[in-house]
Formats: sequence, structure tokens, C-alpha cells
Amino acid sequence: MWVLPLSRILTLKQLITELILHAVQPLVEDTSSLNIVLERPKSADHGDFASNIAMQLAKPLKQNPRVIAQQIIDGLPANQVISKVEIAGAGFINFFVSAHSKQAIVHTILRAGEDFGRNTSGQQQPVQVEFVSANPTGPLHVGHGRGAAVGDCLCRLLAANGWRVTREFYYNDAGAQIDNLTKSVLARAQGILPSDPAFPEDGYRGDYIADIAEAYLAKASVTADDMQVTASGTLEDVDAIRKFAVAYLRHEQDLDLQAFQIKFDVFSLESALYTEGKVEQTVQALIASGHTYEQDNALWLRTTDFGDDKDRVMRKKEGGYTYFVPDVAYHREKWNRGFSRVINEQGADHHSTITRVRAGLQALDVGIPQGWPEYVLHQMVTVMRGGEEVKLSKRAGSYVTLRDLIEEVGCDATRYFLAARSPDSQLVFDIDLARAQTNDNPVYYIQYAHARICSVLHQWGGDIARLQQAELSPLTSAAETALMQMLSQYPELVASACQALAPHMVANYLKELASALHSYYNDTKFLVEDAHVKQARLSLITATRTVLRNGLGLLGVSAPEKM
RNA sequence: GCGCCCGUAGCUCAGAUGGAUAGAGUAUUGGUUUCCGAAGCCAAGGGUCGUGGGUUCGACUCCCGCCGGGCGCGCCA
Repeated sequence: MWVLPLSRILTLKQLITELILHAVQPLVEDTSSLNIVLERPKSADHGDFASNIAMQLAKPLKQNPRVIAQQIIDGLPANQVISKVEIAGAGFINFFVSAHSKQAIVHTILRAGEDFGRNTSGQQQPVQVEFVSANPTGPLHVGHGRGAAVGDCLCRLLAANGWRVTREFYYNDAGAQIDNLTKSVLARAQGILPSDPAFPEDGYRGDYIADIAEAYLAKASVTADDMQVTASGTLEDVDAIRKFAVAYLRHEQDLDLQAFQIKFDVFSLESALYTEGKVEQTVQALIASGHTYEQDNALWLRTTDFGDDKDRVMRKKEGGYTYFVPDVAYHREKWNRGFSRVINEQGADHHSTITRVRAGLQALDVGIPQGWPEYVLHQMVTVMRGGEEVKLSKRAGSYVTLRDLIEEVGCDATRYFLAARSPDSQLVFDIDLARAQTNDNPVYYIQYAHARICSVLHQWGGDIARLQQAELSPLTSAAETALMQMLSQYPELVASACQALAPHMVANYLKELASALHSYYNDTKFLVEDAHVKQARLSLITATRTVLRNGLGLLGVSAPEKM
């Protein structure tokens, strides 16, 4: 009898993969290059797992795949997991798992609880995720909201996969846009309205500018996550206005993020890169590396050596640095801080900076890998209400703010909708759908599944902890099998969503899991007379509740017990 | 002109690393509660997967061309 490697906890999938590997060994000389992929067939007729390994081997072995498949089946070690194996189609090997092995997932989940689905693949290595990174020139808008939702879910996924995550927010607090902000606040403080010709031409025209001006004149104090400032109220001191405006808007953004249940570990300021000499050090390092040259009174970086389509100016004719120099300095700092893995979540409108930042880092010649940092870019968001695109917000003056969305549809629905689509796809945010407290709304559909289970358990009133001892053999119906199948896929889902940096996979999974639960609920009564059967069924839905809760946790969406 | 993303059911979108009969929600139609929450369930109809080639035993998936949409292409950030 083949001995299970008990030193590791194996999923059914991993276990069957091991069995196949064992059976394949006599057929091939080197199994190290083999990629044994087990998939879950769509049709139950094709078993619980299927492997295409025989078809992969057909060419190198120069044999009929069905013959190879038979050889593999003959070589499978005896075990108690597989109840039946079949060859199908061109050479698929279909595995049917014994009922007992399928049922085991329920106890696994009940034992692991909130740890179910987590793994240690990240080995507690540090990873830094930079996201939102909005400049303090106005409220956060829907686009930032998408970045916030996706970025925060990525962090939760990484943590669930054993990474040590640092959430970081970077902003420019000193550039031309901030000057513009300062002028706008000054103008409002002087009573100049945006409609007045004297108002700064490129000034910010949203109502929030007037709020800042008013607070400044009232000598208010503001506290943001990373700073505290009290206004002097004097209009002569432009620098004081700037500092106050920045702090005020940082505070506003903190409120937005807090309403969205997102907390950052580190705030980084562009100005600090200058005052601490990091920009200058980076420039000197680039010059020393020999990848720069002077031309037209400007200093250039030969980014074309690293895949860019043209070289980039570092120091302008007038003397200042272009924006990408502090960007490179900032990322050099990330590297120096020990983050061998960094992920930047940004809007797709910034994609052109990727090549430049990476080129600058390569030019430093300090051993930074070519694909570092990683990027997740999200596409634009369109907001719809009543079948029409919403473009304006009175408060912001131009765009739909995150806070408007949260106030109108709630934190849970906003997070779900912004994270439930692939970041690569443009997103249509339908306010009517998101705020609907009906079956139209997938958020409620999932939360309802959770609440339903809670309700049943409440009515039962028994000791949930004792369900771990329940005997599970009654769980054999189609609905029960389908539900257990969904549950057993959760750990793979957590791993692959993290690998693909794709939080939306979690959202889609949860919808399917909720669907399996609702089907089961309507198919089967749980609180039946037979104590044996009742215990088994309650164990299954309790396990489902755990997975729903864990999965919603990855999205940052609540799992209510009542709705 | 160049680069990145997208094009799948009327609408909004899934189909990671190529697999068997392309899925879900919504909308439409028809069923379903003396019984744990009907915010539910079951079923029907609805598709040349933008298009034309190529690679492969096998392509929604990979490669090339074309069409359509979005976003970028500054000594702005």
C-alpha cells in the first residue's frame, strides 16, 4: 500500500497529483519537467478530477494517449481516495473520488475555522503594496475607489497567502498642482469666486476649496493620519496656506478611506525625498553608473538601454528635475527598505511610467530585477444612474466622489462592485443596481446565504463546536456533493487569485458558493428528526458559513448574521 | 503614427497557466411557500466568443493581420 506523506496536509487535488506522479515515473525518464495539471471537469459525468497527462505524453512517448492512460491507471498506487478511474475522449483520465474523501472537507473546514484557505507560500516575506496614492488636491473619486478596493483586496489576498504586507500611500505635496491648490484656496479666502475672471485660470473650482478657505480663516486645526496643522489665518503666508490645505485634504481623504475601511501603514511624501537628499543621491548614482549624458543644457537618462522608446530628461534646462526622477528615487528607497517584492496598484492612465521607472532602476546597476516592481493597473470607471452616465459632483466640481458612492450605496456594495471585475476591464458602476436591496444585487445574494445559515443554526440552538464530531456519511445527495465540491476549491482559489493578483476571482467564487448553498437550502431540510442526518447537514452548512465569511473577509465585505 | 487594455447572450460581466456540450446575473416566459428567511429555488428561450488567417490531437484562451472602443504617448505630475 502506498504510504501517504503525512508530514504535509494535502488537498485531494494534491494527493491525486502525487498518485499520478507515482504512476508516471516508470514511463518517463525525467519527471521533474512534467507539469501534472488536474482540472475539475464541468460535467459530473467526467468525474471529480481529470488529467490530460496521457495526451501530453503521447508525442514524446510516440504512443496512443489512450494506451498511455491505461498504463498510468495500472500504475496508480492502491489508495482509499479514488473510487473509480475512467479513460475518456482522446485520452483524458477521469478520477472519481469516494464519498468519504469528499466529506472530509467539512471537518477540515470546521477544524481550521478562519484559517481555512490560508497558506504559507509567502513564508512571511515582506511585500509592499502601494495604492490610491492620490495627491492632496481634492476628494477621492471613483477611480481612486477602484484602486482602493483592488489594492486593499490584494493586500488581504497576499496576507492570506503568508506574505507580510505593508500598505503604502505616496503623494506629491510640493509640486505645481499643490501651488495651484494653494492659489485656489487663497483666492477663495479673498472672496474671489471661481466664476470671477480673477480666479486662477487652472484653479480648483469645487466647493471644497471654499470649505478649506473658511477653515483656514477660522484658524482651525486639522489632523490627518500623517500630520497635524493649525491654521494661522493670515493670507500673507502662502506657505502656511499650502501646508494647511494639504493637511485639510489629507484629512478628508482619511475620512473617505476610513468610510471605506482601509488603513495604510505608511505615508510617503515626495517632498521628503528632496529634503532628505534622496533625489540628489539617486541622480548622482545614475550619473556614476554611466547611463546619463548632457545635451541641450539638460541631463538625460539613456532609458532606451532598458527598453524605452526614447531617452528621458532628468534635469530640465531651467534646472528642476522631471517627475520621474523622484519616482525612481522613491522606488530605490523601497528597494533599500528591504522590499524584494513591491506591487503598485494604479490607474491605467499612468501606465507609461512603468517602463521609465523600471529603466531608471535598472540603470542604477544595484541588482534590482527587471520586472520589479510589479504593477496592477485598473481601467476607467463609468458611473451610471437611471440609465445615464453620472459625471458631475457638486462637491468636487468635476467627478463622482468615493464618499458620494459610499453614502449612497454603502461600503459593502461599493467595495464589492469595484473589486468584482477584472482590473483590466473598464467598469460600469450601476448605482441603481448596487443600492438595490433585492435579489438583483450580488452582494446581498452572498450575504443572504451567510445570514440564512446563521438563522438556521440559531433556530437549532445546539452547540456548534460539537459538530466537529459529527458523522458525515449521510452527505451524499447531488446538492450536498456540489456544495462540498465548491468548498474544497476554496484553498486553490485563494492561491490562484493571489498568484494572478486578481481579487475579482474571489468575488466570482463567492457568488457560486452562495448559489450552491441556496440550492441546497431549497432542496433539503436541515432541521430534521433524525439526529444523525441533522448533525451531518448542520456540519456542512456551518462549514459553508465559515468559507463565506473567510471569502467575504478577503474582499473586506461584512458577513452579517441578520439582514 | 506608436504603446497598453478591452471586444463573449438584449444589458452587465465570468471563463488564470490551451481541453470534453462556452457560463452567471439581469431582462423575457412559465412553475415553486400548510415545512429551517421567496433578498430564495427550478425550468425555458436567447451565442458565427468583433473579423480573417496561423500553430496544435485540441483555440474564447497562444501568434500575425484587420475592424471597433478606452487610456497614454511633454524639458506637465
